Amino acid sequence: MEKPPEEPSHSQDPLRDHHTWITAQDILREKLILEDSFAWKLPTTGASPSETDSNKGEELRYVGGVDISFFKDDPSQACGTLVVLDFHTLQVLYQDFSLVTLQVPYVPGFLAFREAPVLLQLLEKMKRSDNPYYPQLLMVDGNGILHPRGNGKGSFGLACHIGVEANLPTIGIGKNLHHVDGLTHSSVRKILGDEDNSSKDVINLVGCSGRIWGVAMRSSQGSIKPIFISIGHRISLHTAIMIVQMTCKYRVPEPIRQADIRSRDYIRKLEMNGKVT
DNA sequence: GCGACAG
DNA sequence: ATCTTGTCGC
Repeated sequence: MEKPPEEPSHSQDPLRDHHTWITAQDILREKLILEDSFAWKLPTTGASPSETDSNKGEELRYVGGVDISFFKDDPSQACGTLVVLDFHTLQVLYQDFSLVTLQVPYVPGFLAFREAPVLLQLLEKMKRSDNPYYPQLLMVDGNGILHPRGNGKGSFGLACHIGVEANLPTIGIGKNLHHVDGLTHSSVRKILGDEDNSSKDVINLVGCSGRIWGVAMRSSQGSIKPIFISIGHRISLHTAIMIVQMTCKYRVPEPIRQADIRSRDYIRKLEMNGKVT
């Protein structure tokens, strides 16, 4: 019997892909939760020597971070990376890598269809093996609801996508601004420089429509350039901000930074052995 | 209509 | 994302 060639998750027709992707985002978005929805709690911040702290739910301890790096010569060859850090010590407890050939191109607004599969696979592998370090929260290199879609309708970035599919609380961390709802580099620079905000390190990203898409954060003292934080899934913006602040040794929060560094190293080592380019 | 546009 | 050296400073 003759089988037609396996249907790739992408067609040869960019227009067809685009439509498929929009539909997929619309369906997934119905499951999106925009508020705190998790069993753990943040460590008690107060100096209260209360002894009733330990009798309720567990605290946040395992924070994951994901990122993808590419081979310099072939942009379709990539390494997906998942790390898990101890929330208190910020030490890496777990790391895993997966080399893949990406068949889907990068299209602004549809990053998830290129990067999410590898990252979800890494999470799935960890969960299947009942790894005790399976993250209670995941930070994603990319945006959450800070994401363009028509006239304020949608908003479903990579962090939302992964959060819903993995059913995990996620936070989106952008190192560059994705233009949305009138927010541009210049407009944000203007807001940041505003006299009222010049002393603050967390600024709401309010679009033309009045909607708050996330925040721009000057996460470390030595950096003028902010990071852009938006909620992914099952977390509130307020909680997301606190967690990011608590995990920032440098501009980029440690879970993302470690995933980024180790992902690059992994590829670098491969390029050293393999070929003499 | 043209340009802008996470990684 | 990636191509890239030195350099100014704690």
